[in-house]
Amino acid sequence: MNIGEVAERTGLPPKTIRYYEDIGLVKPLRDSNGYRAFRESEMHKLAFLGRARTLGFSIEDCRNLLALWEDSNRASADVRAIAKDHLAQIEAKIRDLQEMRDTLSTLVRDCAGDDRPDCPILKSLGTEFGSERRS
Amino acid sequence: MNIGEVAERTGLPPKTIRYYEDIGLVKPLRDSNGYRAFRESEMHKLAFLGRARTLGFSIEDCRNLLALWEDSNRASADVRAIAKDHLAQIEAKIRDLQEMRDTLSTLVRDCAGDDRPDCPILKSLGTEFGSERRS
DNA sequence: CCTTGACCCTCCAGTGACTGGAAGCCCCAT
DNA sequence: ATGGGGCTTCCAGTCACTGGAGGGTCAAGG
Repeated sequence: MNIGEVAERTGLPPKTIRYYEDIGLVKPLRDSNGYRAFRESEMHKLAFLGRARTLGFSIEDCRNLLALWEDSNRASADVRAIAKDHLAQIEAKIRDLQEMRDTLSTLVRDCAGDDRPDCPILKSLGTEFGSERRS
Repeated sequence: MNIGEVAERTGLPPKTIRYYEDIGLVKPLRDSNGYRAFRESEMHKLAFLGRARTLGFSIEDCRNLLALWEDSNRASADVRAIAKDHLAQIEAKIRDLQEMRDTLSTLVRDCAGDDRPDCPILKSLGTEFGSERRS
């Protein structure tokens, strides 16, 4: 299977697949003409990686998850630990963004948005934020 | 004012302040010894930038907001447009993360997390996701 | 006067995960 | 043989810093 077909079947761009080879996530064989020759198993690995990435796992997490996936003697606790950790990070990020959203949406709501210069958004950015700052 | 004091008063690391000078966001004077000499106004600009960044505005957004802040003839509509745009991006990001969180938390909930290899998380990553995929 | 330590300077490289582009083979159909 | 698409490698750029090397400057204490 050439890279183009793998790209189509996994939904990953060829560039990304080459990059994943560069960093050692997959090791496709080569045809005599130098083209990468992917086996089915490699295709499945790449699809696995694509799905793990859409769940926001880092490449290093993906590497570890892939190793566990391939290890029939794994303990599900190891997988779960990675996922739980990542989940906590996602939740933290969501909270951060929600804070930004709340502040911003208030400011946007209060801004007239006309041709006058008076603007609560700039006013707020130009002075201390009203409440406490997180350390 | 030396960079250290500015750093302390704005909460921005010295490295970041130097970087902001590099990319032309501030233009401090120099003492005869080569040290940056910040005026109050520069300090305020940097504080403004720090606050805009904590709201997640990109550097380019910050550059534009700063220009509007300095322009007493601005139209608040211009500020509002930038903020609204950014708000929409934040909201999109939140939705993405919430989707990840929902999928992940289900998987984590369903995974025993013991020493056996059976694991719904890996099972899910190894096969198509259950429902539709967004284009 | 000398040393010590805290500051400050510049420049270079690395982060994460790609992405774009140039320059150049390879293969197949016309 | 020519044209177009697919494949290859390598280099550079993205974003917003951050770390570190290697060195100058300043104020205080001995």
